Amino acid sequence: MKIELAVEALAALAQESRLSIFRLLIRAGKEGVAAGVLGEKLGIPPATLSFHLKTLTHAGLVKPRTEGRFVIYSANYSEMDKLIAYLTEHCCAGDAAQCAPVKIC
Amino acid sequence: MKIELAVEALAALAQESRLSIFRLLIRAGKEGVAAGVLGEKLGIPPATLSFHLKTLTHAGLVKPRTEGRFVIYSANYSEMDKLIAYLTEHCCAGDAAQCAPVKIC
DNA sequence: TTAATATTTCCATAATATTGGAAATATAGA
DNA sequence: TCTATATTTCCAATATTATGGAAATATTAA
Repeated sequence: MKIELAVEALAALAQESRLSIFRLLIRAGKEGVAAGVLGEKLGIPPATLSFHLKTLTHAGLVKPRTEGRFVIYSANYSEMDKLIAYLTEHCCAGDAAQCAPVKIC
Repeated sequence: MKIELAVEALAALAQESRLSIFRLLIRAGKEGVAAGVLGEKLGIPPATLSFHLKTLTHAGLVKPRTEGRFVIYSANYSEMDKLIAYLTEHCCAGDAAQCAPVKIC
């Protein structure tokens, strides 16, 4: 992963509405949630929601798919795994005694 | 972890210089690296470096300790583990088949 | 005490991000 | 086709963040 991509993903998550959206989608699983449902659950007006969803999508953290009038968003789990791996790369210079593995889910 | 703290940590990491500093400290291990060495290795001027280190410290991602004239910074591994746990909390609504654990280091 | 080194604070400039109303676009169903 | 519903784009106001030179602070060593 290139640093520019990591910074973009972290910036996408570094905002309360977007972090809430992302965590909701992480919980929701691969079936995803429609944009309107996200807006209603989180109390975000349409224009603002659309802006935030575009930011998350561009960063590769969520993926939209169209179903009729609805746009359904789901979390991109593999992209998040890559981001976490990037953050912890070469952790403790390979001294395993210093750092224990973390179970993701 | 409260969402405000997670947003602060993510915002601290969402900047190229700060992400480079953090990853360098993650690699360096618990002994840490002096501020000046960080600035020299990454080509960041003193005032800018100090600003970024303050941001990372306030977010709880790094910890400074003073040794004579030097201020030595080290990564706060446990805070990063908490952040990762927060991001992936209740991942896939508990359906373990959907998401595999990731080894951190 | 004086000089050298390490880091931080101050400050102004410049760049970037957030917000949401209103209008535009797109699909579904009557 | 006409109407209702879902989402996005446009836009301008507002807020936040990044940058680094110069000065201030702090410690060490001579």
